[in-house]
Amino acid sequence: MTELGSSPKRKRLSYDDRRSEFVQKAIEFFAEEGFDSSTRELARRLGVTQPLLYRYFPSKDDLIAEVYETVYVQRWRADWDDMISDRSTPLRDRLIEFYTVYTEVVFQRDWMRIFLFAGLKGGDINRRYIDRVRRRILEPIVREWRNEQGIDPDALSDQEIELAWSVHGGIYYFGVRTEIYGQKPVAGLPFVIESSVDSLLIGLQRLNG
Amino acid sequence: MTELGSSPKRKRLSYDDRRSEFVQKAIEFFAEEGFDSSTRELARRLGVTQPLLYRYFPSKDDLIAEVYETVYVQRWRADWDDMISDRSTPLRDRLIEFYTVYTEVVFQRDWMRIFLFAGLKGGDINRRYIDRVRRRILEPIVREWRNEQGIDPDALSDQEIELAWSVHGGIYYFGVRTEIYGQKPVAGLPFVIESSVDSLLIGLQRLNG
DNA sequence: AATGCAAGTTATCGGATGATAATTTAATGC
DNA sequence: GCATTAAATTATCATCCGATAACTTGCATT
Repeated sequence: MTELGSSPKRKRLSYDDRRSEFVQKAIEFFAEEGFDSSTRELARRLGVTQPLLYRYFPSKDDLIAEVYETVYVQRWRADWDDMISDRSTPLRDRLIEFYTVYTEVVFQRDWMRIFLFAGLKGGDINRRYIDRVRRRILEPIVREWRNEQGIDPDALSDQEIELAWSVHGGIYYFGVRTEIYGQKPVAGLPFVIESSVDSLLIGLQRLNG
Repeated sequence: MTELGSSPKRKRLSYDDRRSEFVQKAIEFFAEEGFDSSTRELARRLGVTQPLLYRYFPSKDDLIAEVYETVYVQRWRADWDDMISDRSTPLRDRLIEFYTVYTEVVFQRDWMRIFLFAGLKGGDINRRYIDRVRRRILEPIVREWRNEQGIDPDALSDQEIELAWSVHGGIYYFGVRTEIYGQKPVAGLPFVIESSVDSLLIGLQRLNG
């Protein structure tokens, strides 16, 4: 059943179209079945033969590397930085807005599962992503708060960052519970985001009290 | 390094000793290499031949089931319930003490990695564990707080539980970052626990203000 | 010392997997 | 309409995997 039954005529796609189709389906496939799943099964779901994959990717690991690249680099939104640093609105509103759109990207089953699979596989993808979160999200947040308080934005402390990590982790774990473990949320995401943001702002205040 | 070439004399252990040795090593092995790793490699690390495993476990899945059982049932401490509910000490102290000993158990590389592998595999182990955390940890915590406030302990709300989940998740994610992703903590675990507990108590106060 | 039995090994089967080489087939340019 | 070229398939290899059966060996009992 190469062609999914209906059309016996094989489609011949251009190199680029085929390639991006492969990567896209590979994301869904590996997210659901894990990176140890076979290239044969992936090919079957694509409606093509398995050796064809090797005309587009030198090896399975190369395909996996492209999956990482596509998910984690491509889905990171450049305007997140601006949302956090836009001083025309109160910081609390900015943070609520940011985590609302951030979780729209991150709380996707494929994003989260691939992130977990990658973490267990032991490469540096997760380490690099976590570094990026700290530098592009958490440190800017703390800096914005310090600026709003009228204290030196660049004098942020380790404890302030760790506090931001706790709050960020609390929000993230909500996504893990609902998307990965299938737990029905007892209260909605908006409540979690709002109370987490408030918790962060209060915590920062207490640290600098 | 039980045999590994040097000593040609095979050790002959009793059934029970051998069995628990297999389970123990299987925990380390699967935690590090994942459940898709081969029984041959596990046997090699045990210094025995692969078919011997099948004289102790009917199938690989049965061995894996025993790994789950050993890690998640055996390592759950019965006195955790008492620690949370011991009204002879202030709730804040109780919670700090509880999360100190709880994280000593949970923040182990093998515990966390097996938990993540299991979650991605799709069984109900994680769902059951999460249910247990809610019923045996989070709900008791909120009930203790309500009792301390002189309000009906059993009238706890969804928002209170979700708040407790956020704090719990924040602490848990600290363990994931340090144990799984190898991130050096910027501030220590005691700080994270204390500020998280304070954050929870303040959050509950705000919800009932 | 001989015996019984379980602990442990050797040999092997059927199937799956990543990857390669050779072959076929559809689209494009002339 | 025909040749060219690249897309796609068929066939295949070496290896690995879970599992089973048959054989061997160490230890306790007598």
